[in-house]
Amino acid sequence: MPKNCNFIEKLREVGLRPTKQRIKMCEVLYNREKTFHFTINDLVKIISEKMNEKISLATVYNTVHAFEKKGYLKEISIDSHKSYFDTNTSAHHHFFDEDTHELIDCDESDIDKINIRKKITGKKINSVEVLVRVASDNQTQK
Amino acid sequence: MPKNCNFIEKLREVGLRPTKQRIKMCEVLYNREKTFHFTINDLVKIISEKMNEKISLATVYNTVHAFEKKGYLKEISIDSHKSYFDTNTSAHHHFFDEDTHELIDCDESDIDKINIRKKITGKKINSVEVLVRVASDNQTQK
DNA sequence: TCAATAGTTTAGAATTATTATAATGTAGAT
DNA sequence: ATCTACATTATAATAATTCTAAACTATTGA
Repeated sequence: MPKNCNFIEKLREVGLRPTKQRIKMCEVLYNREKTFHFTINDLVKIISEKMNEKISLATVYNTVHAFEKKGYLKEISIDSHKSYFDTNTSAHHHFFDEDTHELIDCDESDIDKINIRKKITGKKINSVEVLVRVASDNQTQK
Repeated sequence: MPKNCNFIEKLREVGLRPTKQRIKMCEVLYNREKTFHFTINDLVKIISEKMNEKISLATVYNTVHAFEKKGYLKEISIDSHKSYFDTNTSAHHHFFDEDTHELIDCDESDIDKINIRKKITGKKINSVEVLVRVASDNQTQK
């Protein structure tokens, strides 16, 4: 979803009623310079602490899943204990910082095109994603 | 861990006491032709149904994590709702069948070497892993 | 051989993330 | 303004995992 767009119209377009909770969540998620990576817990904290809004936990879950279904959010699997979501819904790769638990998008140019030689009969490839895990290299330095 | 190896010695080597629960779990996990991908739930079912053994759920969790810590199992993140483990602990890529929820190892030769151009200052790359999601392509066929 | 002890197993309680429920509220159409 | 279908909410339920503390057992060394 583009930054500063008319969220009310955008929501209506895909058949989601523009409630005040959904509009507020759009602002939190999409009025940003960079793409945003978050867990539900992060989001709930931002809404309640930074925005000083009260949106029920169930609504946050419902809305995140509704946005995901409509293609406005993408789920990223990194850690089996938490669900990460990404406002960048295009096919792209990630760096995951194991120290800070932060996700970083890769640009198209950061990783060469992946060539998959293996074919599985009767199956088509839905996505190819690379996860690069990084951590501080202090240990190896003097 | 090699197939049909002396699990008792192997466990002692890394400082894990060879209890009957751990030896039984070694047999289930490592006495196989191919590498084994499983969730804790899968494993508990195999132990109780196929092996007709009773190992406490807490012990299965403890032991899987002990084996992981000692480098005999590797956790794979695919689905944020479940933890998958892999008896192949080397760096390698996976196919994930979204219909059957089955994981398939990629051979070295299945995917070209991945070239990462991006550098993150102060961080070293710990791993680079590719996940190829596949699903039935019935939809696109006549 | 046998007791001491440190590590292990266990059932069940606790915790955490997520989803379901059912009552109340609200957007959009008439 | 009223109706109706969809949304929101607090709370209960569920599922995966971890914690707890008591009972058990492999190892050590007398």
